[in-house]
Amino acid sequence: MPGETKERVLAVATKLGYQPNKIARGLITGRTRTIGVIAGDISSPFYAAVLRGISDVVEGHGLGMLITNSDETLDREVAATKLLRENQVDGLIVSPCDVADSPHLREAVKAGMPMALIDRKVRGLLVDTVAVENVQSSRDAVRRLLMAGHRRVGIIAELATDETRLKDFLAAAKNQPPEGLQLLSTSWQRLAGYLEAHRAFGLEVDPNLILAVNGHSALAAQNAALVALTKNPRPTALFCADGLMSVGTMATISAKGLQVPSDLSMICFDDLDWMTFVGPGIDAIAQPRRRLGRAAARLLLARIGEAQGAPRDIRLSPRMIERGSLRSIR
Amino acid sequence: MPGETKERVLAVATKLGYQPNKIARGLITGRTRTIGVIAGDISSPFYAAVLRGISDVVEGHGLGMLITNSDETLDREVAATKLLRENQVDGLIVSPCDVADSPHLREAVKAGMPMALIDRKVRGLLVDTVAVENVQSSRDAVRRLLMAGHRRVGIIAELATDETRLKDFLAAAKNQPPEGLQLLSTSWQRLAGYLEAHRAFGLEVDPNLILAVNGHSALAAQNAALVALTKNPRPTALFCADGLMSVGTMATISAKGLQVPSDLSMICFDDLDWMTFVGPGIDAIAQPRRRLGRAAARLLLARIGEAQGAPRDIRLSPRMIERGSLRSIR
DNA sequence: GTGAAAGCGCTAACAC
DNA sequence: GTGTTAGCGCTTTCAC
Repeated sequence: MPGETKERVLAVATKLGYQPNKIARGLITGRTRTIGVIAGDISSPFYAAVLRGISDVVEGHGLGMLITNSDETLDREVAATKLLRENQVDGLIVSPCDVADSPHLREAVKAGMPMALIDRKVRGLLVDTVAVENVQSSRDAVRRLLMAGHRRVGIIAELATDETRLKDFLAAAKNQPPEGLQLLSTSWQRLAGYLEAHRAFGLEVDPNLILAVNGHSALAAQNAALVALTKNPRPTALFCADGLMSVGTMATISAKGLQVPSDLSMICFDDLDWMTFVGPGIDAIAQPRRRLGRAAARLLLARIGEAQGAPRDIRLSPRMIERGSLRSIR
Repeated sequence: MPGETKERVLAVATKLGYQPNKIARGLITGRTRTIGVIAGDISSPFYAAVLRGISDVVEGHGLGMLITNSDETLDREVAATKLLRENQVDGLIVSPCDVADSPHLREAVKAGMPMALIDRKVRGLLVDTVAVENVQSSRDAVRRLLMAGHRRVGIIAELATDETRLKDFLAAAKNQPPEGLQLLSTSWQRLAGYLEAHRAFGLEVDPNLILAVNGHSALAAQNAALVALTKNPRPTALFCADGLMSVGTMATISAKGLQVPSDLSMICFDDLDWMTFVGPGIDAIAQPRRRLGRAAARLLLARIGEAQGAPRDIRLSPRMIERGSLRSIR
């Protein structure tokens, strides 16, 4: 009567609504199928989007995600590291609050904890690090506008510093991507993406359509947008290099009685992680922050060795009934 | 030689960077000191803020937080419930995707899982539920403006439906809070808060300053704000009933060449969970979403019985050395 | 295939 | 106090 026992066990299991205990499994396998994340502040648009990216791939693999906030303070980051290690997470994604040498992280790595860093490197920590792909994401965004047929695309970007620098930059970028992009501030990187998209289409860039806002405020952006929209011929689309630029630009668009997307298209590289798009023929969004999170998670899982895949079902035994362990919640 | 053994154990423990294994502890105590959260989408401003509130109190108690996204779909909510139960979380905070009878949640509760619901009740589930305190939060916000000395405070709110309803509502709210507020849509609840604040100060409300936008769009709000700002005398402060209203209002303010807070004060009940404040003498923010998360977490922890407090330190024994179990990561 | 036994790192209960 | 023991629910190994 071999099959009979099996059925009896199965019957009891389903009747009791049995759910396997991953905690117990983790004790013996040494893997919890849970990763830990130390974010600065979940409620900030940046981290919210990054976390979503992480959770996309983590949940996709059937793993869990333990999240903590550091509020960008070292104390809380140390406490979070401790909490997560005690919880035996299989890996750690950290958005470090400081680039200085961090003993708590170094020690975790030394102890064999797989780790990926977000947005910042930490001195002396040789682990995978991901940061926003400003150039590529901007290039993708502007490419969408060009593919939709736009030929006069304005860019509203901070681009602090003097006129000459902009001229030099445009000259340097005329035929190939300028060097040392990683060292530039974000708005310059995003301008580089804008230029690259045009180059890929074999299009000349009209310098008049490159609006250096010179100041990181919505009001300054508003003025820049006003200048852009009075050019002749008027740009048919705008690319805003960040969320604040976009707010100011929208104000101008409204004030002029224009409507997006009927009168002009607009794409914004924004902190909410929507390439707030807009315009006919433009159907996708880039989500650079979310992609950043996904990249970090993928790197981490690769290092953890997710190749092993999902664990197999647990093997039920008659003794589990005798010992009354077929229950999920105690 | 009793003390000697203890020291030897302690020495080995610190040398190896020993960290207790909460997973093993959880196996025997039956409590993991981790709660599970099922959010709709972490990256939305609403959930991001709510989650931060939850994490505030959860981390404050030294617990962990396992987060999942349901994307407001039943399938994913069911899967998330399963994942979290398998991980033996001590409690569940769910933002249910559907008010319809949900067997997976009902079953979890039946199995003894402590649960708190966010923003929506589920039919047949008798568990604590928290929702945004629209009336109270708006009242607080407007009170701040009144306390700062403002006597002409405009409100920009959707308030869909006809003129008569607004008149009736104002009449009904003249001397006491109108009844059945819970059944009203959010913008009406926020108007009620606005009125309550005025009542508490013994101030008459000028109906001219109540702008019913009639349409949930930034453009409609922009027009309403234009009307508000041309009233004579001009309002010295504005209360925007939601984030979109605020975007439209800001556009008008910019277009008129006004500046916040030098020319007028403004508070916005916004989705980013900042009562975006603004103006001299106004120094605090209300954070209704974050407070919602905190409330949910506190209710849940009370139900879990966090009164028991943090567990004591683990007791180290010589056998742990013999068996080589004094290590944190394997 | 099916059953039994050992043991993951800890706690609780009981010895001394 | 300090030391030992059993056992939480599972996986692994080995026996049948």
